[in-house]
Amino acid sequence: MPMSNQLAPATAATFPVVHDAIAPRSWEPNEAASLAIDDVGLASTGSVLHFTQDQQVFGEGDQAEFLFKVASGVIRTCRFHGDGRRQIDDFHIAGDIFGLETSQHYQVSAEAVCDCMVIAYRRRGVEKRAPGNETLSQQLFLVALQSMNRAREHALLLGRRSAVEKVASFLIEWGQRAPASTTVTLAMTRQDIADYLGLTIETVSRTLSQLERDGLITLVTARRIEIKDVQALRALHG
Amino acid sequence: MPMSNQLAPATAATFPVVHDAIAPRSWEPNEAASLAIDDVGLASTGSVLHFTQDQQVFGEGDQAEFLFKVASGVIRTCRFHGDGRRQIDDFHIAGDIFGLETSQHYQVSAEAVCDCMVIAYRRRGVEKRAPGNETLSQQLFLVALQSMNRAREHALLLGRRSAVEKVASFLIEWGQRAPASTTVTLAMTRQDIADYLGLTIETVSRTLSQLERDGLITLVTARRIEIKDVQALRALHG
DNA sequence: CGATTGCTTGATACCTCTCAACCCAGGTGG
DNA sequence: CCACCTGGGTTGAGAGGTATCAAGCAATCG
Repeated sequence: MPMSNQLAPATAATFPVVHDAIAPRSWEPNEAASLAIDDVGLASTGSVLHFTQDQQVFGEGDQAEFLFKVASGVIRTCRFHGDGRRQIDDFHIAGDIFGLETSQHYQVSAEAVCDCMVIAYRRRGVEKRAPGNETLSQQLFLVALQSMNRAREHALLLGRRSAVEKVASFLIEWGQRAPASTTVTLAMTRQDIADYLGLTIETVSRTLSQLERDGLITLVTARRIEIKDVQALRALHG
Repeated sequence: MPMSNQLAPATAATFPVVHDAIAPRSWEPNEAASLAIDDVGLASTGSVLHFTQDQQVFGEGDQAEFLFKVASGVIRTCRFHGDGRRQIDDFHIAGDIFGLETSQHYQVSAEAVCDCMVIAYRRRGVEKRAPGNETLSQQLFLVALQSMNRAREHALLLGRRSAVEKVASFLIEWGQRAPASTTVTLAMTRQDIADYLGLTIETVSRTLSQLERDGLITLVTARRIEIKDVQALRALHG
């Protein structure tokens, strides 16, 4: 567990506080801030950690000692199947909380999609302070509800039949998260996208090419996609 | 909205209270009770409603005025797409809470899979009483987390590639919910199952037949399935 | 009984997976 | 500077699985 390496020298509450200054709600370092959930309840006790690309934050089955918030970068939560296949549960960007669990153990693994800063909060500490702290309780409740919503939307997305619908939905969704212009910049590889959508890497690639041929998007580079026809894309998503 | 019809004459807090006596945690009327979440915080203010098969409890987009708990029967939450396709988000059995939302509007519709009794709680009332009521707050928090878990598991299930895996997973999961013997009794139609798994009705039927030919299950009737080889089924479930 | 509804089964088309080759950009080292 | 290597991405051909269309069966109900 790479995490313990980093937490050992840096115990909770020793790191500088991270209030709203922490990060823009985007994985790109230069976006404007708009935190969905403010930091009043949590931020005063977190320790800041750094993870490099593909480094694991925690593994499925580990003791769920911490709660995390993304400060910058993108974290993916996922699960691995016996045959080596991977299923990505969600992508988390700055401001998102992950690692919230009912059980004592994490039900998914968490890994850095790119270089990341995350803030770790001791779960015990949070749980101890939650009763009586209305702000914190409400905040956690909201986080849980939002996680529920996201998981639900993901399930409904995966239920869609065709690859085009899935890929279009993904572009729309990811485009909304980083509220840039019409140009979407992907933080993740095709493999990540495929594992998120329940497709293969080749199908994702082919579908993107197809969307480009149809004039809905332009593949500026592999990771930069310009959306030419939002309407049509939304129609597919619809 | 059929609900308002029923709530109009029966305003909140007029109905008899429903404590733990309400229902066994199973959609079958004769199962043993084992509520995952106790009722202390909620039950004192709910009104009991009845819904017949396929009747709508609420629709996507409706004002989310109420919070519901299943007393008996099975409720499905789902969403409809433009082309008429339906995607089922979840099945809710006795003891389950549904209709919890971040937004002011329901994000999915809710319908009765079979004849159902549900308890409706005014959302405003709950929200008013939650601060300061530790039991109720924690309860709601737990419900949100459990909903998140279920949605996540559903997403991971839908990410699985093959129809066999999906159907096997569904059988295992549903079998666990009604903790009967090795015989699983389905409350829902093949269409419901198909819309939950992102498959067609024919594929579900064929897959079940295949599982029977392979000796993993026996189709006693269309709705009663005996599990002959749990191990093998779990292996498919992955 | 005929009609309806839910379910099963069959034949075929289509879409996605699989396997494979190839391309391209970036990094390394001679 | 260029050859080489590597990892990520694209593209092609064929196989396989699921959707689609269609027919038939069983149970239920007026």
